[in-house]
Amino acid sequence: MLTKKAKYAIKALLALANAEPEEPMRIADLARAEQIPPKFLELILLGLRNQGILQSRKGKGGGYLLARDPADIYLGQIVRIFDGPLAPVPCASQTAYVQCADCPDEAVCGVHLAMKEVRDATAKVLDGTSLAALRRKVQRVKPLPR
Amino acid sequence: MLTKKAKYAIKALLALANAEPEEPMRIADLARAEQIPPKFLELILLGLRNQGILQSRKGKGGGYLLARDPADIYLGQIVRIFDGPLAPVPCASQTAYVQCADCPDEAVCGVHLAMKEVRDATAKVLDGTSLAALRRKVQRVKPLPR
DNA sequence: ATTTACTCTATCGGAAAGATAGAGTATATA
DNA sequence: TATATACTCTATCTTTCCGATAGAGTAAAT
Repeated sequence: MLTKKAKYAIKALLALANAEPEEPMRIADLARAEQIPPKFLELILLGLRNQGILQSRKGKGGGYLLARDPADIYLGQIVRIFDGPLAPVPCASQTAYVQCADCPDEAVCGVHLAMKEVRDATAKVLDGTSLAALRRKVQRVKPLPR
Repeated sequence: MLTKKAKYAIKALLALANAEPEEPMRIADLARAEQIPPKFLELILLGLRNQGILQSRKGKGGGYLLARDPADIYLGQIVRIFDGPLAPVPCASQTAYVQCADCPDEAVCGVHLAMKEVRDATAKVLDGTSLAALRRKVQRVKPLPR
């Protein structure tokens, strides 16, 4: 299950990717636009900032903005920040591998074999989808009104 | 994350698929063989029985055995029994779809679009892998000693 | 009758999720 | 420089779920 944190993070980032670059958005505005509890969003944006995905400006005219190009921000990174590794079991994780305490040989473990495939399939999607790519997909369905 | 229940279930079913068909295995033996807390395994096997995946026999000589051919038992079904839908978000689930309260139009929701891809990729693996197929994969790595 | 082994419900501790509160700090600008 | 603005950070709270255990009950074999 994707946590609300990760879900909200993606929605917020997508909104920022759609907004004017260089124009900071305030937490309150973003929260209203995306239907996210403001204080909760605050926490999420802070996390993204501390991971170098967002920049922030304090004081009047301040707010949050993307720290880099939307084409260089991948969903895999976002999800990992809030929900941890993509793999269903630690022994199948590429980025946070942990051996199973009980497993004598994972080459022969059915769970390991199957879950490695799941993690690879998931990673292929999430590490292959940038914010820019996702935005394009949305816009393909709903062209901007004019 | 795969819960321990689902993980233990897969391990237990794999053990049963490797055992003599028609020969029931006792909870205690299965628990010892697969390193699973016996009372916890009891709960899991009961669940599998109530879902029609296992058969049970009471009394002396009793135990659990597969209710159908390992080629007709898919990992997707097992995981869903214990962990619920495969989709990371309810609105992306095929088997347990629930609309998001806040989402006015999921065709235009980036989270929905991306997570549908994840769910499809996951389902392709898990609903495409039977117990029999998984057993073959394991045996391909570790041929039976003789 | 007795042993064996599954059946079922209740319960418990701990961890994590989702969310809120409030004091603190930096910045712009009047 | 005073003040309003808006992010920063830590603490806390409630609820839910996970992992596990306990124990009384039931069915089958011998």
